[in-house]
Amino acid sequence: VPTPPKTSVAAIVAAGRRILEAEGPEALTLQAVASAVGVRAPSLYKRINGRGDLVRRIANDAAAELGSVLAAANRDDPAEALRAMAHAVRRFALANPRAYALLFAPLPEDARVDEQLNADLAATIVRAAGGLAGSEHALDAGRMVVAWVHGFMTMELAGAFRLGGDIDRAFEFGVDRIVRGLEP
Amino acid sequence: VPTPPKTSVAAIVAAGRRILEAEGPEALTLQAVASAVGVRAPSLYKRINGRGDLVRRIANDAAAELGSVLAAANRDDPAEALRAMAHAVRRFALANPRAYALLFAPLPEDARVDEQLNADLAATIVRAAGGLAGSEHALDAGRMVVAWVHGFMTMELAGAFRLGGDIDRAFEFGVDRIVRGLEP
DNA sequence: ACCTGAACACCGTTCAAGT
DNA sequence: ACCTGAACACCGTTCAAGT
Repeated sequence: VPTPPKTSVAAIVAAGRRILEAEGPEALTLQAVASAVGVRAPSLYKRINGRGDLVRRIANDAAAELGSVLAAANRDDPAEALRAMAHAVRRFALANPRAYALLFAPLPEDARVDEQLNADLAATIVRAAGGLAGSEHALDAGRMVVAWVHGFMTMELAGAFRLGGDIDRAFEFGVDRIVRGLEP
Repeated sequence: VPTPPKTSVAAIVAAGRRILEAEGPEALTLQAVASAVGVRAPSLYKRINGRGDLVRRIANDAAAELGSVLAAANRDDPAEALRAMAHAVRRFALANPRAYALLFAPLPEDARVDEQLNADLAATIVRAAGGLAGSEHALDAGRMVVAWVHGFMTMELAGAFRLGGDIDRAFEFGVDRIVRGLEP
């Protein structure tokens, strides 16, 4: 006797992301997710391939969201585009710290962010960076910007800036000097 | 009847770090560590306060090592010092990827790197950065350098640079442009 | 003083049985 | 076709009992 589904992949991923953000990665258990969507843990295996697969899907979900945030921050002027995108990443990371931490995490293969999503995300930045530094340096320049923003956010989210000072201003300083360093 | 110890904190931490580096964080179980030092898992609790405490001690061990590596890379000329330290961090991270990933990880409180170790590590870099950018910008400049190096290494270790190109040259480019951006 | 086996709670995962 | 309880392997952790 066929039965109608009680839940869906989308509901599972949304519940997982909510739990991850609210209670941290240790609390992201299949039992917690199952209970949030109204089934028992074994039933989740009808839609996802275990915990690793769930984590990957959550990371993809966040990457897609960050992708549209970045696209919206794009500008005609390359320096303005880089500034706006840096701030957009920071805002996203502060609003979604646990999901953000998943984006470039050294996760097992089956938990990795989708290749295509990653490439799309990178392309927007590389184009702006190339506009500023010259197209022959587009890739290197894009990597420099992304590495700095990501490193800054990783450290800010981890509470690793422990020598006092104004973090907002440190970020502004960084944006200024990255742009300056990239100019030809 | 008193009995002589079969192991020590140092042996436990060393074994843990070896297992972490060789087999990854999931393989870093108390049973594996216990077996490596020749006791049973419950005996570890005589010397360490559980898994979280072990992870913290491994992170501290790596932080202390990175600290002396950085101190050895110091130079009189600030720009040369920053270049040498950036390369020293990269060499350390490539040689100790899993331990490096622990250094600024958003870990639970009890797994955090020792405050003092972190401060020592930061001070050397902040001094060199101040020498280059001017002492009024020392902290901001130090944070910019550390954020970039750490972000770059996080991404390199995670395999997040997936658009081809020469990673060594991307790192050199970054060092050059960071130094340029910091000059007054 | 240190070490151990046994036990407990809690995971992820599999699977036969139910509807 | 989907869901479930029961079971399994494997964790971290506690503790009474041994030497």
